[in-house]
Amino acid sequence: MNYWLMKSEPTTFSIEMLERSPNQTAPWDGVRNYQARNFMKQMQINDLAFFYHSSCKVPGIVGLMRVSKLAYPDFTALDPKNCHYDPKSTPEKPIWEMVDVQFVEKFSEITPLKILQLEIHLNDMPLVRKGNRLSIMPVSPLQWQTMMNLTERNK
DNA sequence: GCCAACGTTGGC
DNA sequence: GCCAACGTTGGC
Repeated sequence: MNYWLMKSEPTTFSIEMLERSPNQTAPWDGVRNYQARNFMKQMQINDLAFFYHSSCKVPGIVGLMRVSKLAYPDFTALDPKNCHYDPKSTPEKPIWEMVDVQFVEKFSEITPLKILQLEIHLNDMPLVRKGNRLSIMPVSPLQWQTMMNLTERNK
């Protein structure tokens, strides 16, 4: 099993919205970055991922989700009316993919980026590097445990 | 709202 | 294939 971290702007899609979704499951659509897409293609069913809120007052980790469907074409890229529409992507040759994720847990408190930045074991994560824009990234078992310990401390 | 960082685009 | 211009991300 693999671990991941996935960013979303909470005004666009928050962990609360995921929790309220039918079957607490939703597609992770709208990714338009090749590196992030390639990570989604590597995901396996039941892989766990941190849900990260970005571009908000306190950015940080807010909960857990699991991968419930393997990568498949992102329909928002094929819909001209969608804001993520990409004319280069066609039903025959879709460029962009997404996975489905299912809500697992919302932490009692956010674990802020500021706290994550202090952890030496997380120094190598793109997440804590200045100017980082990668929205989906792998998390090593050590990094996962380090971050989980921080969320435990919040309880 | 600002701006640094970085990915993408397109002219050459 | 280079690289300048542009657009977007995302912390602050």
